[in-house]
Amino acid sequence: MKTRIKDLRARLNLTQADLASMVGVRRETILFLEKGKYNPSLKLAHKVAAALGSTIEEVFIFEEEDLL
Amino acid sequence: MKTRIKDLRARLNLTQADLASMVGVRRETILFLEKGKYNPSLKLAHKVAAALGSTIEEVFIFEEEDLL
DNA sequence: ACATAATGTTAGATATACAAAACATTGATA
DNA sequence: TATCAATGTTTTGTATATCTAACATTATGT
Repeated sequence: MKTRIKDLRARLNLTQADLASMVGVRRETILFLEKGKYNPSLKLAHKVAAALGSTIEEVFIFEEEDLL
Repeated sequence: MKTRIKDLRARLNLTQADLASMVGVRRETILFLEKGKYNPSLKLAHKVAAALGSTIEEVFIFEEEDLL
């Protein structure tokens, strides 16, 4: 699962820690999401997208394998 | 978290078991999702939406509290 | 009314998202 | 180059999504 979190975050001049506190998670959680290291819960995905002024479908990039 | 799974599923004449096998989860998982009993992973949400010919934002209904 | 399909419920096991904390590395800036 | 902010890594612990399986209830059709 790839994401556009890093790009969108940079565009808004937010650090990982900034975004983490906006969303109510630890900084490492944002880091792991950015690196595609795990598959977030739907609510967390929604909160991240909202904090970035965007939608889930815009922030998270689904690949073919995500359907298997 | 509310969803439109039940409606969309009925519109496509799919049983819970049908949808579950399309998505690769147990029937109970679909049941619990329909009833809002848990917060799915993003990939599962995506698979369910795709199986229903829809998008995550159309299938899952986010409420204010989902941002807290 | 009976059979069967569909839906709903419950309980225990497993995998993993996420927390927490500590430390390492990179990058910017004075 | 020394300092500090930002990012990255690792480990351990906890909460919960999901699985498995068995059974209960509610439709639906004959």
